[in-house]
Amino acid sequence: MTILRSPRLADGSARGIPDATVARLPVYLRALNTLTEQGVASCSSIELAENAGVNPAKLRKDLSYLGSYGTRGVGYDVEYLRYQIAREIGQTQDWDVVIVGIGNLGSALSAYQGFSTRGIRVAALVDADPQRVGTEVSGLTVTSMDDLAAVVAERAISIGVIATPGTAAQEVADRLVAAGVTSILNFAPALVQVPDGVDVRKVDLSIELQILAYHEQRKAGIEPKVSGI
Amino acid sequence: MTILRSPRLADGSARGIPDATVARLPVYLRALNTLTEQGVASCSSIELAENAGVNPAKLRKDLSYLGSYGTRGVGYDVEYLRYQIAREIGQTQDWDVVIVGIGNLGSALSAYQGFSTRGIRVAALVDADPQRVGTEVSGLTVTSMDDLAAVVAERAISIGVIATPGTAAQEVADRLVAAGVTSILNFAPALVQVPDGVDVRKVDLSIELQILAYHEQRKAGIEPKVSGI
DNA sequence: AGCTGTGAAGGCGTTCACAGCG
DNA sequence: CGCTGTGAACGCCTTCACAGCT
Repeated sequence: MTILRSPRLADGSARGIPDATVARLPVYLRALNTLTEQGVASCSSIELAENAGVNPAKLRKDLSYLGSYGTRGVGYDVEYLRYQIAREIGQTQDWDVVIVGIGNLGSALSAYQGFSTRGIRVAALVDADPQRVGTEVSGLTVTSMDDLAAVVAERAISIGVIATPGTAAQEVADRLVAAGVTSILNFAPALVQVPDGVDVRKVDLSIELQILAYHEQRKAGIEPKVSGI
Repeated sequence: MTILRSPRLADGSARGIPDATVARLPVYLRALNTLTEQGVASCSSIELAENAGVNPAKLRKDLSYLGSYGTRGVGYDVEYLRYQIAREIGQTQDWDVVIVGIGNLGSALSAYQGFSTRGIRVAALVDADPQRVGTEVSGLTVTSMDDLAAVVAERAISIGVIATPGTAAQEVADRLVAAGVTSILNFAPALVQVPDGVDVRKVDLSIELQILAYHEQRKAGIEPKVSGI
């Protein structure tokens, strides 16, 4: 969302990867890790695509935005490709994130096992409720909202996660941005407005289920044939 | 994902709404609820689009797939439009869902406040761990994996949520499908294979943060100007 | 011979701009 | 006159099909 365009610059360097491709690179990374665990050292685009759940042509096109890391007639070296993708998406370093709103969801996120192996480190937990401040969650002490800016500055955090109720989301987003955060993952069921230069991604748990419910309704409604005539 | 194509049939009935539109209908519903709370009875596509965070033209095109529920020169009746969208996405009834995997994330989901007002009812909690079976979480007693089929049948559940570790995801998906579930929301960091006719949506917490990290890296790399001469 | 990397084609989704109606 | 509803243009993404290496 936002961000420049231009897949492939004149000088040939692969800057400006399409959004759709960026969203799949972590999937490929996971598939490569799976192959490594299985002791596979080399694979074709077909094998890798199967593991990632995508079309092989799409996989090759995606990888072509990064460069030519395969060998024609052979395939891809699993470890080499894994490193190249990891480098491209910035996973050679760990990214510190701050979670704001340590209710059920915030607590679950702070304990989520999947982050550490994906270059994400939950570095700070923040909550507005004085009752929660000072308590320990997943080995971290919950900090007050008043100390948000200090925490963000101290640990040079650039990514914030909003796990508050919807009503607090905009206020939290404003304070995150004021503190210097430039990327936000928003779990709150509310739209947040941010200045240019700040990225927001939204995960809405209800909406995902509502979309499934729509398809369920359609499946159920095929025999009745209500429409027509 | 999957599902037929064909926005607008020959007989004029608005069957076959594009996926992209379906994904936004719940957003519009939420925006309409917000307007109702503010005492707004009627609104233009511009106002509603602002509340939903989309382009007004896109909003009107989306709504046009449902029918003509606005008044030219005036706008939309908030309550009327709300009802029409709710009916279209099947939110006039409540949908029972079963959550499998009652760890931190599953527990958080079972307690999530946002579901009930969006036509989603968490009807059953299932876990494979004998230690967890029988315990009470968010007012529900955790059921054994062995009783999954019985629970699904008894409550006529068609939507399942996977909140297990990645290693268990495929096994859980298989058993959900065998039990009669035809829509799955998968939070596990793993690809699950399902037969035709079953819908799967995937929410990957790590991947969302990895995408943000990629953009952060790019922002950070703008001054250094590594590429180009 | 085999598989990658990629131009070209096709399909969706978004946005524009205005006809049509209240 | 104003705002909806929508054909048409545009652009992004996907998929095909094959040229190009190994």
